[in-house]
Amino acid sequence: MPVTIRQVARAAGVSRGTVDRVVNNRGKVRPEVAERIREVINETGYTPNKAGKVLVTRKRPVKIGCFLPSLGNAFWDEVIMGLRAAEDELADFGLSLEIREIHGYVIGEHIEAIQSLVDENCSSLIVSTVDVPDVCEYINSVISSGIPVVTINTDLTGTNRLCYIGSNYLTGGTVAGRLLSMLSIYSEFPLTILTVTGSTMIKGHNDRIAGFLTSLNESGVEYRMVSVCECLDDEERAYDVTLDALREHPDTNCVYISAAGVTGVCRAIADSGLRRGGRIKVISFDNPETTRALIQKGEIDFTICQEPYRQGYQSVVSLFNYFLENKKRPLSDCFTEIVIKIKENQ
Amino acid sequence: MPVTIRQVARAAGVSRGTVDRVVNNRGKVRPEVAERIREVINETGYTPNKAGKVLVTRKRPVKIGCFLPSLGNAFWDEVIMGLRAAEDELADFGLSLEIREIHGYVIGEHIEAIQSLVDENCSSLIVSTVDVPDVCEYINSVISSGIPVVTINTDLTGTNRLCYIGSNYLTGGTVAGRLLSMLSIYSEFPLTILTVTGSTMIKGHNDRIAGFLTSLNESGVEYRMVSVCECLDDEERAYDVTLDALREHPDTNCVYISAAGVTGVCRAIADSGLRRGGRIKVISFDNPETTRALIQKGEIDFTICQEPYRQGYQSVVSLFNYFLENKKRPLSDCFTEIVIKIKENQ
DNA sequence: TTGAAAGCGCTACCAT
DNA sequence: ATGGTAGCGCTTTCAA
Repeated sequence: MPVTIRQVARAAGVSRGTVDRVVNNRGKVRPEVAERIREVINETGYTPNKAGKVLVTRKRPVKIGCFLPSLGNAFWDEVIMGLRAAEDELADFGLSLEIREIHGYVIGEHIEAIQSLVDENCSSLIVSTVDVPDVCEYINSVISSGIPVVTINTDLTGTNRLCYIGSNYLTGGTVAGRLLSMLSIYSEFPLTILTVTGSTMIKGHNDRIAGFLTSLNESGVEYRMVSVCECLDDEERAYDVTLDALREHPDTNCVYISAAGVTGVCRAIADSGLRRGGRIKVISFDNPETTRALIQKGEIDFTICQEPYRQGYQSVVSLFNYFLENKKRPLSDCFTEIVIKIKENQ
Repeated sequence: MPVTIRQVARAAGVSRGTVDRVVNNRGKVRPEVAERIREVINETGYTPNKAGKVLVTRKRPVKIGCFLPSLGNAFWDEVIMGLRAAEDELADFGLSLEIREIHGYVIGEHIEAIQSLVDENCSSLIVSTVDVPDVCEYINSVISSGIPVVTINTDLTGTNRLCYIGSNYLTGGTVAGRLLSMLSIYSEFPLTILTVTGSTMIKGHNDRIAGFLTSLNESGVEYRMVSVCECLDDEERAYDVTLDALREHPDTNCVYISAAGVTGVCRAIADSGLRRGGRIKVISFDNPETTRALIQKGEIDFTICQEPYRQGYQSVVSLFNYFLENKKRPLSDCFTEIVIKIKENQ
């Protein structure tokens, strides 16, 4: 039977209120009294019961704000499902979730949206935004003001965020490269690869390419990277750059898509008329409905995923527990698994 | 602001106690009064608050019993980590977990161990046991006595279990077959496959083989299955049967391990001296430490996993919520993902 | 600086 | 059959 605040109070010869002040560092306790209470707490191993806590703070529920650049990007659907599932599970324990979604990567808009969550008295934040100095500086100021922040899907380097929950992009690229080399081990021609990336400004995209190359080099498979084009995560642009590149390099037998624009790329491959019949291997990342359909049709060989549902679910649960445990246990980074999806395991 | 039992009572012109009786079907309420209360509940959308519930039932915490045939099988380590993580998270909300582990598959021992959990007043059970009539009948009698049961990892067909949380073995086999065929698409020799299974009595093992074959057939790759041997999940026996089979079929170029005994099989392959240098492909299931090491050494090409951690975590969380929500929302089966692991994404 | 008491939502118990 | 009340563990407020 776990020890309660009442037992601690009795043992220390004080009232529950005083113990509460010590436990939550509310001050106004004579040092020697505080010391005695702390001793009792250590001896008994007292930890405040979460259910009791939840009940009393019912009028000001723990409101977690969540910012995502998710509009117009189907990848985030599963993340949001995870967020909502956690909210659903914890609503009765005093959690409420405020999700702010925007389109694109205009820094000012990101900061503005995040600030609006702060203004609505969110007691903590879950954010996925661009890793640039302006944003990081802003985030650090938010953290300094007492609002803990968890980064999700994309980390913010050099901030004091509580933890990062998301994928290791470098490893994702490595897995893609290794699997490709396994698939090509008996192949007679050298791999001739076209890479379509989102932006060379985005670390995650670059990491995926770097890991991919490392892995190909290590495995000793013969390959040639004919071009790396940017599509800025735009389907139309993805179509155009892919088609141009394929016309310029008609010997291409593998297309590596390190970011969004997957549908555009696949359409371009089809329209190029090059080596149909499964000779052009296509590798992508993540698994929104559009990608899923392309895998089912055999237009993509495999896609590398990152547990988006768990990214959402986990971030909420972790942050909520962090609060309820008086911010005592620090949160550790959580790297979601690199999940290989083919037709059969979607 | 969610509606409380007090508000419902006031609106219906009765006391909280009466509302409680209606909500929890404790009887002793005049039908017309019950009807009026039910109306108010529907209008207001009242649901009992979980935190309040937890607090009052603190003296008789929800004790979940868990039975696993896990002794001596490293696969279960991660499942147990998941179970413990959930317990840790929910302990303050009144959850306690009683785990009973045994070695092997002697039916009487399974039933006895499960019964001991019932005897210790577990209010619900999580079990993984053998799917045979005797056990199913026993489980159904437990369920009839009011103790809900969740099956984990292995389902019990024809029981009234609340839900199954685990893998679809058939799909697992399908993924294995499909991936092998992708890997072998440029191969010059036909696949000559030796299958080492656990037991032809165990449905999961058979399903993995059936799915594997379906997949190979569909993909049109040329193959021959030279033999299917049983190792009864025993390393020594696995070594012996594999070595014998390889000697009898020295043209074998692929070994498919559908259950445990992985280490023994790999040792036999090495000792056979056949075609070393990566020519014998090895496919396994699950990813305990031993398998992990073999993948790192390149002795296994890939292994097909089933989210063991989540099997543990999810089963506890689901069952706990089921209780706290007055058993209202029925639980739906949860098929964990088929996760392909290669050297890079372990 | 400290204590006493009220109250969060719920259930259990006792009285009617 | 129904109502009233106490109490679960905690925080908050008011009084001392």
